[in-house]
Amino acid sequence: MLSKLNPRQKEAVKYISGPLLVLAGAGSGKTSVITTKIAYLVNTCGISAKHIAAVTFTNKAAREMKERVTNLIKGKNARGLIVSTFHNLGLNIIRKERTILGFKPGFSIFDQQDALALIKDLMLKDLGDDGGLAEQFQNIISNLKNDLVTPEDAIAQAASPQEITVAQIYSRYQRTLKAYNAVDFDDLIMIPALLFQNHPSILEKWQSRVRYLLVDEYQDTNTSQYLLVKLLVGIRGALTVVGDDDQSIYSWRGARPENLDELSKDYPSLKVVKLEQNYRSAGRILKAANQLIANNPHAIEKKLWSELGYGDPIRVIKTRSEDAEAERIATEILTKHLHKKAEYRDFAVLYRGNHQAKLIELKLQAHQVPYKLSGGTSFFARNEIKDAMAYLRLLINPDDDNAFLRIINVPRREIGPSTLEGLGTYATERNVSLYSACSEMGLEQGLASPKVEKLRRFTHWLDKISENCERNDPIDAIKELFNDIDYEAWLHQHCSSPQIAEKRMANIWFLVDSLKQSIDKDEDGETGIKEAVTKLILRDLMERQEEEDESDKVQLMTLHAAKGLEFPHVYIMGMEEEFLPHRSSIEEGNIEEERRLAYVGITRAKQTLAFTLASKRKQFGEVHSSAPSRFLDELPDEDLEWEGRGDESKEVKQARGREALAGLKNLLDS
DNA sequence: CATCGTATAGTTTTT
DNA sequence: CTATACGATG
Repeated sequence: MLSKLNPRQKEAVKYISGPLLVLAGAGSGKTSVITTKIAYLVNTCGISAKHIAAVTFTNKAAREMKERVTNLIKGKNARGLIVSTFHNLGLNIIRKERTILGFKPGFSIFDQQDALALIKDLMLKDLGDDGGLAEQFQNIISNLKNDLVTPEDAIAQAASPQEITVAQIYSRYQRTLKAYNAVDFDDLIMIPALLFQNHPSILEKWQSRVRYLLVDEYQDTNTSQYLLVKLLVGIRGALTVVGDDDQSIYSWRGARPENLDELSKDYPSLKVVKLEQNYRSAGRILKAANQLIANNPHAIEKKLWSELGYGDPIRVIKTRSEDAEAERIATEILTKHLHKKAEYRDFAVLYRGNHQAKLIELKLQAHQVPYKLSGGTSFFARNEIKDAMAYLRLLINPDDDNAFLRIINVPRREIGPSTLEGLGTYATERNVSLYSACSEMGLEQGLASPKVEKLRRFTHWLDKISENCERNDPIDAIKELFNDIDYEAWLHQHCSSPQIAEKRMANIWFLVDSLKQSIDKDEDGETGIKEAVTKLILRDLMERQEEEDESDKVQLMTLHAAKGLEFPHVYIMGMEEEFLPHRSSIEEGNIEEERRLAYVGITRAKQTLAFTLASKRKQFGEVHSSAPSRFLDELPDEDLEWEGRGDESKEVKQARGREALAGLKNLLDS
């Protein structure tokens, strides 16, 4: 089990007598350390798997880790092992402690969009605000939650009129969520953390459940996650955290890389192990990465090295326009592929902002190069999926007014604004949800009876579906739901072409199928429809994506999205001032995080690395000339091979080479 | 209620 | 420039 590890990694695995910080550079095998350590704890130390928890940030990381651990531990011995995201762990804590927290079964989880809609609504009602500031408010509220500031605290702390307004909206927002029997993403961490802080007996219970804790990507933890970890670990210090301060690229989201340094204050006996051997990249790439990141201040110095040879020069390609830049990358990938040098999947094109993907996408299409675009509009942002999710959420939680309002008239049930207004007044007066108001109302006068009749018909129908869910096969019941409302017909009415409508309907059935798989898997023996729907909201499915990963496609993604991945050949586009250090970061003076972003990009490359930049760029319709990124100056000059900056002879030669390749391509095409 | 037109903004986003 | 969102109009 330990034989595949290097001495430092072994040390990190075997040290279990106290808190441990593993400073793991990019590509240094940190996942191996975590997975092997879990196996070591179970197989060698005889600690029961059910007392071990490993926490990550993404579902993908959690899935991968779980798979690798179960391969190391004999199946049965892995029972009860917790490998999950922070949010999932929080969700499970809230579920188990639901009663004391005052939530009803089947509570909903609001994603950002739900939350934003709610905040907008509250601002409109309370302030008469047009909601233009809603995003900012949402951001502030999120930050408050990440810092464990309750609404009461916020009101007490508020100094300026602006802060008072935010605090009031925060307070209203939190109360409304409770009334909807719902929580948002930030609550999934904050609520358990506050619960543990205020209820020692509950904390003790969880401490005896989780006797050893491992945390991945610790540099990305925010204050509430930090406190959750600290409370859960308690004075025992049975903790291993793995992180890399140089890969902290989410500080704008509340991540505090300082949590790495502060660990030694919380645990004076903290042991630190550095992993500096890199198993991913050629030496030259690491040299460049090291030299770049050396420009950032460091509490603990770290220098990556590898035994993989020095590798090809790092190319810097300067083109005259953004169009030429994208064209250049596309043709180069194409020709390399035609020369059988590499599969398409071996290439990644990384960029700072999502909008940069458009041009390269276009060029790849023109050359018929298959590509996969990560990020962008997600599956869950699609309207049909949001409708479907609203139905599912309402099904498991009738108090979810947000979901109710989304679908009450989709498809049309002739329930318009005036009916809803009446219903809303009734519900607010009696402090009940819109859904229960539907069935309650009508016993008395209030609204004209045909309107009430429509509302009651709706609730009776959904009640029936809900009953079928409990008694019979829930999947059948859900299929019945979508057939009953004839969503397909509604789609056909609202889509420009029948093909699009069919595709959207297929998305719905894909969603239902994911639910089915989630229930069928039944790992914990208690995955019911409620849990399955919640999993969907937390985006924990994506079987289809795995299939897509198998296919041979060029990978297009932001630098942020590339963290944790690796590719033989990497292109980083837009290496220009105001772009890679991004303009707003320059203004805010946050160059260090931009440098880390560049560092993350560089360290994704295994064999070759190329930067591209354009000397002129069209921005919002107007042409601007742009300067090369300052980060290029921070790289070792002797390892860079410039193109488009003097050095004519070399370039002419290369241009000729490209022409020859284009000729070859024509030959192969015909 | 739907569609068309104009106004407006335009980093990153694991859950 | 282009995508999106909201408002006015039929």
